[in-house]
Amino acid sequence: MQDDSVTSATRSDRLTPVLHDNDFLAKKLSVYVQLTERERSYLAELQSRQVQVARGRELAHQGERGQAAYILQSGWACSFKLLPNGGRQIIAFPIPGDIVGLRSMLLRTSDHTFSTLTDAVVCRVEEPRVKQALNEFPLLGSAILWATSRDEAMVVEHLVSIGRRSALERMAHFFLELYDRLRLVGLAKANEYTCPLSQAVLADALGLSAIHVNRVLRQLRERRLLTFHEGVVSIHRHNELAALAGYEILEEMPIVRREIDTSQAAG
Amino acid sequence: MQDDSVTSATRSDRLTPVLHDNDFLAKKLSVYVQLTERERSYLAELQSRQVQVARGRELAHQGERGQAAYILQSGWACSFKLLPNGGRQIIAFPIPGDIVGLRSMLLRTSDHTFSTLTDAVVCRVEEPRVKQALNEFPLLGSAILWATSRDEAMVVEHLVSIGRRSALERMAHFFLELYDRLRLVGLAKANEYTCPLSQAVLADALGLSAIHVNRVLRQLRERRLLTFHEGVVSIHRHNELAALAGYEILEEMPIVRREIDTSQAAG
DNA sequence: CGGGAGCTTGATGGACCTCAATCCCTGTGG
DNA sequence: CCACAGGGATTGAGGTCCATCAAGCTCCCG
Repeated sequence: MQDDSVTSATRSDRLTPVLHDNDFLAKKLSVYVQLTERERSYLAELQSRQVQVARGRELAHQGERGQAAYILQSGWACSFKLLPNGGRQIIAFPIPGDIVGLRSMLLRTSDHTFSTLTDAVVCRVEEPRVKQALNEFPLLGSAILWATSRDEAMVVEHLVSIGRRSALERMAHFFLELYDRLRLVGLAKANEYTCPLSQAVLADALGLSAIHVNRVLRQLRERRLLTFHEGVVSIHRHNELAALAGYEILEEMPIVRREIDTSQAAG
Repeated sequence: MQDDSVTSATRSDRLTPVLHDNDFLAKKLSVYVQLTERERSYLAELQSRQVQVARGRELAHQGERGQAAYILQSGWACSFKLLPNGGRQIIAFPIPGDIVGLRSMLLRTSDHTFSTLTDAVVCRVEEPRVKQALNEFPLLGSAILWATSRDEAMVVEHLVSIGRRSALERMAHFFLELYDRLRLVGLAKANEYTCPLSQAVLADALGLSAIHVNRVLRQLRERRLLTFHEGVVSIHRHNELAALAGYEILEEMPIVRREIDTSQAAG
C-alpha cells in the first residue's frame, strides 16, 4: 500500500507529508506530547538538511566549543571515552531519533567522542535554531528536554548495571532497554529487532571482555531467554528476562494533552 | 584572627558580609566567572533560608514532581539507586556548594534518591526562583549550568571508572577527583581533606565489596601513595597517584571575565 | 558488661580475564 | 579460479581479581 522508497520519489512531497513516516524524533516525542501540525512541520524543517556519514567516522571530539547538535536519522552510533591504557568505555548508543550533543550545547561540553558504528544519516542543527525552537514552541521544547532527561537516566542506569549487576544481568538489561528504546521509534518488531553491534562493541559498553560477552550470550541462548545472532536480537521470554535483569521500564510516559488548545484559535 | 563561629554571633551580620566566607556555591562559581557584588548578594539571598537535616535522611525520592532544588551548605550526601536484589549503587556525592536536583527540576525527574550521610544544612530553592535567577543574571545562570555540566561529566567519568578501571585505579581516581572538588570550594588543605565516608559507602560507590575496599586502601597505604584513616584522606604522592589512576583534571576552568563591565555603570 | 557499628585480616571459591587455537565469512588481488 | 588476509564468532585452559564466608579487633554507647 505505502511507498517506502522516499528518497527516489518523483511526485511532489509537498502534497503528502511523507516525511512523518521517517521522522523518528517526532515519533519519539509524540509519546510524551501530542504534537500539532505546526510543530511536526517545524521538526521536519529542522531535519531537512541531511548529511551522509560513513561508518566509523567521528562526529564530535572532546572539548569542541562552537557547538552544534546532531539528530540521528538512520544508522547507529556510540559515544565513548578512551583510557590511557588503551581501554575504551562506551557511554551510550544513540539510535535514530536521538539528539546527540544537545547537552554539550545547552550546558557545556562534557568531553567524550561520538562515532558512527554503521553508515548513517544525520542532521546538523546549529545552536541558535535550537534556542529558537525552545522559545517558539515551548511544549515542543519541554518534550525535547524530557527526551534529554531520559537519556541521562539511561546513563545512570548504565552505571548501576556495571557497578552492581552480574554480566548476565547486565546483558539482559541492556537488550531490554534497547528494545524499549527502539520500539518507541517504531524500529522494533514484536520481541525482535536488528542490532548491528559486534561482540567487541558490546564488551566495551558493558565493561566486559569480548570473549566473556560471547559466553554470556551463549548462556542467554541456552536458557532460551534471548538470542543474538547475525545482527538480530530475539527476545523469547520477556518476563523471565526482565526478572533476571531487574529491569523496570524507563518511564511511565504520561502523554501530555493540551487543554483543548486554549492558547490557539478555538476551532 | 577570624571568628569562625558564625552561628552564635551576637553582633549584627549585616555590617560585614560574613556569609561570603561560607558561600561555597559562590566560591565554586567564582572559578568559572568573576561574580559581581549584586550576583553575590543574590546568591546569598537564595541561600538565606537554611534547614538542618539529620544524618541518614532522604531529601528527594524517586519520581517526585513538584520539584525543588537543594543547595548543600554543609555536610555530605549521596545519590543512589537500589536494586531488587538488595544491592545499592551510589551515583554521586554532593558536597557543600553543590546543587542537588537541579536537573530533575529543569528537565524532569531522573529517579534516584538523595540521602544525607552526615548531619547537614541545606537550602531549598523553588523552581520559579531558579528561573528568575537564570533570567535576571544570565552570566550567573551560565556559571550554574557550567557547574551542572561538570557534575554530569563526573557521572560519566564514574561510569568509565567502574567499567574499565581496576579497583586500585578506581579508588585512586575517586579520591583525586574528590580532592579537586573540595579544593574548588576551599574545603581541602594541601594534599589533605576530611572525608566522613565509611568503607561500606565507598564500596557502594565504587562497585566493590566493603572488604575489598579495605584491602585496596591498605595497598594504597603500603605503596605510600595515599592514606585514608579516621575520616582524613592524605595524598602523599599526587603525581604517581594520578599516573596510576589515569586521572585528568576535570576542566581547564577558563575564567570568564566580563568585557570591562560594559552593561553596568562604568565606575 | 554487653552489643553494635565499623575496621581488619585470612581462607576459599567464583566470576571474569587473558592467551591461544579454530572456524566462518567476505573482500581483494593474483 | 585460488590464495590470502582480516574481522568477527566460538571454544578451551589457566590464571587473576575480587566476592563471600568467617573470625577477631577496636571503639563507643547504653
